[in-house]
Amino acid sequence: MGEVVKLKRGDLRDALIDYALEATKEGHIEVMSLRQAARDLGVSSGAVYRHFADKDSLLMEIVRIGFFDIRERFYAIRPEDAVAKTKSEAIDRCFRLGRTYIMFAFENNALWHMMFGRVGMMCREEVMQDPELRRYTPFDVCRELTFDLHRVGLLEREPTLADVRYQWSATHGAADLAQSGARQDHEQLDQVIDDTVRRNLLAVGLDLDKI
Amino acid sequence: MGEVVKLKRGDLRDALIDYALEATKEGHIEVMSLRQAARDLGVSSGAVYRHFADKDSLLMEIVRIGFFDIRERFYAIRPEDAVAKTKSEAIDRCFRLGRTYIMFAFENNALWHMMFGRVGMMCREEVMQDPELRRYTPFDVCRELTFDLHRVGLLEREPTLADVRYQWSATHGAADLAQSGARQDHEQLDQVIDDTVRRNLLAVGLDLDKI
DNA sequence: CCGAAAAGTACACAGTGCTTACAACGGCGC
DNA sequence: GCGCCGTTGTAAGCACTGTGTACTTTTCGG
Repeated sequence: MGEVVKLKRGDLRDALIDYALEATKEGHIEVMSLRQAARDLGVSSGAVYRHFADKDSLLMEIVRIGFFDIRERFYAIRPEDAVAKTKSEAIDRCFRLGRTYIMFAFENNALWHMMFGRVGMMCREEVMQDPELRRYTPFDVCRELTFDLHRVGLLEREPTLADVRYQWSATHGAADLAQSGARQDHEQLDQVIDDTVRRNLLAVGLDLDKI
Repeated sequence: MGEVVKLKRGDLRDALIDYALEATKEGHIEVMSLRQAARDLGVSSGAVYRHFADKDSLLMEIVRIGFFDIRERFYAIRPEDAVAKTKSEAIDRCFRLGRTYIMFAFENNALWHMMFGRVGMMCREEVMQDPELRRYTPFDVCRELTFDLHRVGLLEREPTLADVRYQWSATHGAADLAQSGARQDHEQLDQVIDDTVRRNLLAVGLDLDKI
C-alpha cells in the first residue's frame, strides 16, 4: 500500500482512523495493533496516544462511524415523518430496509461485530450516548415503517411493539447468519433477503400473496 | 476462590479446562491469559503447553464442549427418528427448542459468542469437523421438527428448506439480542421467547390461533 | 530398582498497550 | 523578525502477553 507518503504534522488522527477503517474492511480489526499502525504510518508508537487515550478509544471511533453510517442508510429509506404515500411504497421500503441491514452485515463483517457483538458492548453503550444517534434510530425507522403499513391500509390492526421487535429480531438473525457462517454467494443471499422480509411481514399479519 | 488446593501432577489439563469454563461463565473469556491461569493454578506458565498447543487450542476445547452441550439439549427435545406423536407434542417441542436456544445464549453469553461469533470462526469450523457433531446437528433437529409439523398434520404442504432456514435464522436473532443488548429480566424474556416461536410458526404457515 | 516417558520449571524472545520525560514544530502577540 | 508556548511527535522504559527451548522432577512399567 502507498503508506510511504510521509504524513504532515497534525494529520495523524485522521490517518489512524483511516487505517483502522481499512483494517476493519479487510477483517483483521481484532488483531490490529497500535504499534504496527504507528509503524505503518511512519510515526512513533507514542504519538498515537496524543490523539486517542487508548486503543479502545480508537475502536470506539470506528464503531461511532459505523453507527452513523447505518443510520444514514436507514434514514435515506424512511426519513423522519415521511410516511409512505402508497401501499407499494410502504412494502418497497420494507424490502429496502431488510436488504440494507443484512447487506451491511454481509459487507462490513468485522465492523458489524464491533457494533453488535459482545466485544464492542461497552463501546456501543458509550457511543449510543450521542443524542444525535438516539433521536431517530434504526429501530425507530423499523417501527415507523411497520406503522406505515397500517397507515397505508395494509394492516388492519394497529401494530404493537412486539410486532416491531420481532421484525427487528428476525432481520438481525438473518444479518448475523449472512455474515458469520454460510459463505453464500450474492444470488443466494438475495433470495434469503427477499424470503426473510416476506416472512417477517407474514409474521405481523401481512400476507403478500393475498394482495 | 479456593484455588489454593495444590493440584496433583497430571490434573493440569482438566484444571485448565475448568478454569476457562469458569472464565467463560463470568464473561471475561476474551481477556483470559494463559500465564494468569497458570499462576492461579499454581503452576509454571510453560506447563500449559504440555497440554494445549496454544491458547486457541484451549479455547477450541471450550467451544467443543459448548457444542456438545447444546447438541445434547437439542437431542433431548427431539431425538433422532423420534417423530412427534401428537399435534400438541409437535408444537410443544417447537417451543422447547426455541426456549432452549435463546436461553442458552442468554445464560452462556461469552461461550455463545465463541461458538457463533466472528472471533471463534476458525474454532467453529475446526470443531465442526468432528463426525459426531455433524451427524444430527441442532439445525437438523430444527428441520425435523418442522417436518414433524407436516407429518402430524399441522402443516398442509410439505415444508421447504427455506422454512427451516427462516425459523433457524429468526430464532438465532432473538437469541443474539436476548444476550447482547437488552438486559431484560426473565419475565420479559419469557414473553419474547413465546412470541418469537409463535411468529416463527406463523411465518411457515401455522397459525396457532386457528387450531 | 532403574530408566524412559510424561509433566512441570526456568528462562528467554518478541510483541503488545501504555507512561513519562524530552525535542521540535508552528502560530501568536509584540 | 522574534521569542514564547501549546501542540505534536520521539525515545526509552514498564509490565504484560504468547510461545519456544533446555532443563529437572516425577511416575510407572519391565
